[in-house]
Amino acid sequence: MTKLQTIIDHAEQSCKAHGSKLTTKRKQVLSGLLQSDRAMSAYELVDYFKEAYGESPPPMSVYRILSFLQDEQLVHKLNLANKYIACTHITCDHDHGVPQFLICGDCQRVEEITVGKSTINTLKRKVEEAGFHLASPQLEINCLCNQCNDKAA
Amino acid sequence: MTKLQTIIDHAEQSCKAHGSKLTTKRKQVLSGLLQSDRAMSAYELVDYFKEAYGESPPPMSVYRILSFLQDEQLVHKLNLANKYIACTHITCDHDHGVPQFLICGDCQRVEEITVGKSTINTLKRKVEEAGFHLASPQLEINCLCNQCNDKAA
DNA sequence: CCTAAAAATGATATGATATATCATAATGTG
DNA sequence: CACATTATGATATATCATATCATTTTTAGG
Repeated sequence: MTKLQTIIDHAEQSCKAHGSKLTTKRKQVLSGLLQSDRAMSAYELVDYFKEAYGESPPPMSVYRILSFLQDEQLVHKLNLANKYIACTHITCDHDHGVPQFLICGDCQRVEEITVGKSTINTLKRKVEEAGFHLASPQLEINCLCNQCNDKAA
Repeated sequence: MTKLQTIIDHAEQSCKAHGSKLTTKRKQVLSGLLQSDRAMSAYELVDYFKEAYGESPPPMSVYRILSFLQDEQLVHKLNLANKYIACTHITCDHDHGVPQFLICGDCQRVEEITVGKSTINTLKRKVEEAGFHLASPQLEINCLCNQCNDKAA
């Protein structure tokens, strides 16, 4: 069984545990994101569908499926890029801290880093003091990757 | 002279120092953002124009002006909300650390907090290690304000 | 001053992202 | 099987943004 299949199976079990179903279409969208090395827009996923399965679902369906996958915490939306990625924690089981996303503002490449809990807690405390709640400790950080940075110089 | 006028004058001097001009239209857009208590979209600024001055510039003009104001560091785009705010540092001269934006994902209200340099430096170091450069230490943090949080509960 | 270049703005078209709404198909349950 | 629920399709439209060319305004040089 491929690694991809293992992840999909795992995701399916997770859905079942929540009383929801990972349908074929939903698996296909999740697969697309898992196989991609970068974040994808909803419309890129429509194109992926056409290439991979020879059918073009209406964008609305893809948005609905993405929304479902986000509810199931299988997919994360990168608001800075208006793109979507498979949640990394579904690819490995051990706890590895809270991921932060570095998004290159130029080429849109996404990297993940993990920063210490103390840093996140400091941030969180400040946020609470201001009368807000962190929606997610997964920060999206607007960056330039070294490659694009060098090109700009 | 009103506080608003003082800020506009200050901004105008700042532009002059860079060899650029804060034209009437640009002043009007900046005023709109300064007078607003929340972030505004480009199209909201078009509406503001109609209300305040009885004319509707094409959205393209507003985008161009926003782009100019961003280059002059007078305006900041909140990518999380696809909206624009006047840079706070133009309203006061003293150094007050690096601002972070808390954006309520529900009502879109924006608050600013300042976190310590050490926290930011930790983050920055992690980012460099991953081969990226922080485009701006002004994080946009996806939150819920207490009001919306209570409503959801 | 007048004119040519440069800068700013207007006008139009279109692309990209996203949601609302109603219709149809698939699935589960008594 | 019949009905309710869930999932997906189809269509229209809202929202955010940029490309491109035309026109107006400003600025310098003669």
